[in-house]
Amino acid sequence: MNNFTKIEEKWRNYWKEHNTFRAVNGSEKKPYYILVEFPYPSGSGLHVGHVRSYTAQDAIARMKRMQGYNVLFPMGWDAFGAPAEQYAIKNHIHPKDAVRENIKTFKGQMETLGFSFDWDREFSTTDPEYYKWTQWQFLQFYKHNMAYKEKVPVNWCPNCKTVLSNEDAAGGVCERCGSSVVQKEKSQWMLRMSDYAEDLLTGLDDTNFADRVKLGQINWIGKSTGVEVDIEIVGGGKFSIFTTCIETIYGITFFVIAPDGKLIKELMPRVKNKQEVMDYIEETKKKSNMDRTELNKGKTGCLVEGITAINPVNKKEVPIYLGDFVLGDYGTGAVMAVPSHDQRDFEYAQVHHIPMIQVIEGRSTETCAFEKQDYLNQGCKLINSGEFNGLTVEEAKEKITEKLVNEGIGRKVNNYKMRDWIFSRQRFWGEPIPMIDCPKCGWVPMNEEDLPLLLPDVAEYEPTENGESPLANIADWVNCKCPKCGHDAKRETDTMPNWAGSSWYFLRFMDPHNDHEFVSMDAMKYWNRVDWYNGGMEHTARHLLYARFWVQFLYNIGLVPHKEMIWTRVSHGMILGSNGEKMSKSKGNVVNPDDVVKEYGADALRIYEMFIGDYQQDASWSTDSLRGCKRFIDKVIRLKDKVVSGEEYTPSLENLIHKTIKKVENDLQSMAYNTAVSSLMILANAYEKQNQITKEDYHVLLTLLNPIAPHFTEELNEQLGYSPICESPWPKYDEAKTIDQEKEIAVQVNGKVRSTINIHISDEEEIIKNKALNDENVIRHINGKEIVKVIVIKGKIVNIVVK
RNA sequence: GCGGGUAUGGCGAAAUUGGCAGACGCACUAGACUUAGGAUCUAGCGGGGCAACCCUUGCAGGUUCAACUCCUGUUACCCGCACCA
Repeated sequence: MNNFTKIEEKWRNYWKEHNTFRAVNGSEKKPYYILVEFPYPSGSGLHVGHVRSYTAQDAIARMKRMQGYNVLFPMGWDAFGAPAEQYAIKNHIHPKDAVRENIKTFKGQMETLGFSFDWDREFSTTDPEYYKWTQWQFLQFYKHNMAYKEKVPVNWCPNCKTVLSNEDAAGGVCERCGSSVVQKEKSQWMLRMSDYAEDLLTGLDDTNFADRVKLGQINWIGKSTGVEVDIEIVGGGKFSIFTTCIETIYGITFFVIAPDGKLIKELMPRVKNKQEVMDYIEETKKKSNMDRTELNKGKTGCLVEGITAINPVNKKEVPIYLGDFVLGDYGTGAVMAVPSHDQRDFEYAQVHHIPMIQVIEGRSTETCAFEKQDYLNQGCKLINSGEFNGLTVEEAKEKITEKLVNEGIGRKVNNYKMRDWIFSRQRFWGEPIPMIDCPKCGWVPMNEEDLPLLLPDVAEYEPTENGESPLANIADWVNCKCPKCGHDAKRETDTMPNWAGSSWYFLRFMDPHNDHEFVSMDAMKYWNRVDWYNGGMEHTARHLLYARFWVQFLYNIGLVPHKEMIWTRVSHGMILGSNGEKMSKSKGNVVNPDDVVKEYGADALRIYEMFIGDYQQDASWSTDSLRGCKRFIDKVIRLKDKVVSGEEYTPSLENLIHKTIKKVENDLQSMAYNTAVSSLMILANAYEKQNQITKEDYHVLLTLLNPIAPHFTEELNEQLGYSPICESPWPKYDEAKTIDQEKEIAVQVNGKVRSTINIHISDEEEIIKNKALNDENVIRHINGKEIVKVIVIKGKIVNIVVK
């Protein structure tokens, strides 16, 4: 056994025995809540990428504790999901057993790495004591009319036999198995997330998320502002279109409606070319099965014969087309087409030989379509637009909208790309949705006191052929009584998506053992909110949006104290393999943290991952660099031989020590972990040059390094006779002592460095100037030239401008 | 197509936010101590030049006494969204 292995174990035991990292609800100390995304405990164990973010947050947690905060730094398990289910099906065991094993592995690895989690608050989303409350919250959504069941075309993976969210089916490919996704109509539980689009947007102002995180949220919500206009159909009836470019309305030469929308179904009896239209609708359904990118090339569609509509501004009769570039579930499912000023409309018009009318001055039809955005800025004027001719685009936007609104056929509206959340999964290993289908009463929610609705304890189940959840085959479980009328009824067999449990786990950590509330209001008021949430870039869009939606809903029904419960969100870069590619078994570039700990120790791995580079940037693994960090540890250990008694800093080191305290403190707070480590290396190098250092010199180095490398620093600190660092205060720096009394600054002539001079902090500008002008090298460069200007930036630089 | 990010020695990266570019570490070279070195120590380490100096932060301009940093344009790579009206 390595020496460091024993030492690391010793201190882990110490922390455990002394409950060093226990967070106390209601403590007098100031609360500080640091959160890392709880992992999905996969079979392959902890990834070195986990180690990066956990160490980063651990370092902050440890420093904050020393600074006197009551730190909540919890850990748990997001353990529902497909891999555990697949594994269980294959091995004929219950997924909870597979999960239990994996959690054990993960927890063991985390403990070995010395993360200061408060394990008393640990839970898994799969614990009935936890998912009881996930189910309870679903019932609140239902009771507030935020959950509904609807037949929707959904992404269907024929291989996994399950419905996928848009997010999981990105690019028309199943995220899990990679087979191509097809469209299928299915009755699904939905959450009315689109009602919250605006709130999710404005709520960002109450957060301190990193800009790129905010942008991710904004893009996902996808707001666009425009006008909805009612369009009369010749011979009766009407429909609406949505446009963000109302100023081009005089340029309409056709309308396009979605083949998958409701409108075409309504119009069907009046359609003359029924067969052609039906064929196109069918074709569209099949199309979404195929690779999308291939389809994006041509603008397909067909004329809807026998039906025309009226352009509301000039009363022109205009044909209606079907086109799959119009989506049934966005906007109104119908668009006005202005081929002269919109690229898609232009392409469609070309394919179907439809005329174009130019309504914005100064552009040929073709170019304008591709330069839609710039005409706004260039003050282009309208033409061919009746009473609006001569107005700028901006003016026309306003006036035309006003006219339509006044006539009662136009409305200013916002549209959002974000849709309602499809909340059903046809899977076994998820939270059962606590709803009962009664032949008399319809859908009836379970009584809250009957929760949790447990998953059945069976190890044998298969997905059904028709895509129902495996639960549908378990008659004992499905058949029940209606809670309202007592009639025989059936349970909902769909389960919740993975995102459900992770949408509120950070609240539960505030009060994890509460068995009569999901979290007490007192606990939430004490902890206030998550001060600092760290996770992967891949979760900054979806997971964060779901979690914020969930919290906003809870806020609106009075169950949480703030509309936003997460203050700062940061995302770390990935750890890539040494070849610069994502680590994967197939590429053979996976680094197992256990191996590294065994050979170099947890402290070396932790220092290395903090030193590896910009925290928010991806970084490639390098074992050579890791060795360098191990060497740094050895160097710090050797420094102990230089220690002599003394409760003061060595005077010649004092300045550097104060600077280093300031630097490490600021760097940890701003995620500049790499420079925190390097400043400690600089300090250690300075110590090494001394013949001797005081106990206090050494003590402060160990303390500053402790948040990143907690084990060996505690050991050396103990050998020195100090009480444990984890129970000691964070060192204080004296601002005055961080300032250099003497400094070497550069002297430039015409912007080029020609020499350096030594100045004292008290030197006045005149003195510095004279020192510079009298410098030998400087004289050589200014000799015989006229001095135009001398710029003295105190403490930084002198620049002499000569002609 | 839209949005975001990145670009600095052989490599990972720093740069007090406009003030000596390359801190710190890795790799490498030479030397010391060694039976030995994946240990330690000393020195060197962007390019050119004997030197004085010159060139150098993807590329091209601009602002400034001074630009890795600000502005304009441009290229390459990475990531997200993608027919969103």
